[in-house]
Order: sequence, then structure tokens, then C-alpha cells
Amino acid sequence: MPELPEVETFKRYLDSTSLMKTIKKVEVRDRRILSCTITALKKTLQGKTFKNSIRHGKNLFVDLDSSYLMLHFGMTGDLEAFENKDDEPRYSKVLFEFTDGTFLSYVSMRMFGRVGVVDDMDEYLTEKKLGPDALKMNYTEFKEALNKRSAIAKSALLNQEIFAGIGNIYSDEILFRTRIHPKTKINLLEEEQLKALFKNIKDVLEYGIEHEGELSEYSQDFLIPHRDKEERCPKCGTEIERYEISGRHGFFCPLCQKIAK
DNA sequence: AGCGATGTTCGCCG
DNA sequence: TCGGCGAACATCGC
Repeated sequence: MPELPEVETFKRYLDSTSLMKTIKKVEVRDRRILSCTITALKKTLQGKTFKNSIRHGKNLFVDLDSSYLMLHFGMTGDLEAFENKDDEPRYSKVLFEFTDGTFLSYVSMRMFGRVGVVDDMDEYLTEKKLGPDALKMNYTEFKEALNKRSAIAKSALLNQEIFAGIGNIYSDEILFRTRIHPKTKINLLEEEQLKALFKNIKDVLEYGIEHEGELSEYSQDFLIPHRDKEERCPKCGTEIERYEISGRHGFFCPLCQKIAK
């Protein structure tokens, strides 16, 4: 379930369960999940300590002092800490064993996530062309990121090169809150709308983090609990519509969210 | 039994 | 160059 709020939740989970622990052994259950060689992963991690973790967008970096373990969770990634090796979860792809006898699994049902090592975090972000983190950016950076962009709002929010961390579900929520139609061209938004958009990006992502990405527990005032056919807009009661943009489907309220022209 | 899915990437085309 | 489209990737649950 990984958009920015979920990845931030994973970060906090990793921090509370595994920080300052030293890696005794790494076991790879399916090497297709790796973005580096199995040898490089083991060689880099063995004997290193999880000093700190840094989240940028949907990427989680674990500081090993001279390099980083990079975790991307794809569509189904998760982390699970446990104390007995017998408890290794289903779909565990990479198992980290610490010297204190505890474990951490990178879990993913599918093969869309990635685990690897990177020497230089900034270099990695540049290489992947990732924009500023959606939660950490300030208004100036937000405006700068959108500068000269003409994409429709939905695509812009999903584009990790503009800013990093927003995915399909939260982008719909942000647009709903800001009352922007997903197909509104981003460069047609007025200053007031941009300010509201910026604020709602923060508010929605922060709300998500506070609720640890538990979508089922979100307030009924949100669009998120109404992402379904025959659901009604929590603000005006109009039937929610389904739409599709480049193969991604989403939901919006046709009355609340009008196209700016 | 087929379809859809919280992500990323790439080639094609306007 | 930018941006939209659609497919590919992988695999399970509904």
C-alpha cells in the first residue's frame, strides 16, 4: 500500500524496530526484486549498522554510514519485524538478520518493488529525476517544480519528477479537496488555487501519516471512502464518477470539481 | 476464470 | 521538448 504516507509509516516502523542494529546476515528469497547484484547487497550490508533512515517520496534509504540500503515498495511492498526465524512472513523477498537475533523482512506479494544499495543518495535522486519530496517542499519549491509545466493536474500530481510521493489514491483526494477537475491543465490554475493545492497536498499526506495509511479508517468527509461506483460525494451528494487517464483510473465529483478554462 | 491493482518505465505519436 | 497513451512487468484476491 505504498504512497508517501505508507512509506513514511514504514520508515517509522523501521526506525522503531531496527535502528542501530547491526546486520549479521542477508538472505534473498527472490533476486528479481534486487536492483543490484546479490553479491553487492550482501557485501555492502554485512556487518553494517542501520544508522538512520531517510524517506524521499516513495523511496526509503537506510543509512549504513558509507552507503545506503534503498527500499522501494512498488504496489504491494511492506516491512515486517519479528523475533523467531520461523515467523518469516509469506512473500518475504529479502530477510535481514541482526546480530541481536531479531529479523526484518522486506515483503512484497508482487515483484514491482526494488531493494538495492546506493553509494550517493543525491546522485540516485538525480538519476531517477525525482522532484522535491511532496511533504518537505516549501511553497517556493512547489511553484518552481510546476514552472513551465502544462500537464493536466492528475498527471502532474502523479509525476514523480515534479514532486515525489503522491500516488493514485492520494492524488484523487488532493484534487477533490481543492475542487480541481483531474483534467484541468495545471498552468491554468490561479494563484489562490495553487496555494490551496499546496496546502491540501500537505494536509492530505499528513492526515494519511497520522492514520498510518489505514484507508479504511479515513473520515467519511474524504473522497477516499467513496472510491466506488454509486458512491455519493460527501460534500454535495452528487454521484461520484470514475475516470481514466493513461490507464490509471480514479474518482472525482463532477459537481465539486470543475475544469478551469 | 477474468479483471483489476496504492508503481515505474518505455516507445510511439501529436 | 513536453505530455498523453498504452503496454509491459508480476501475481494474487475478488
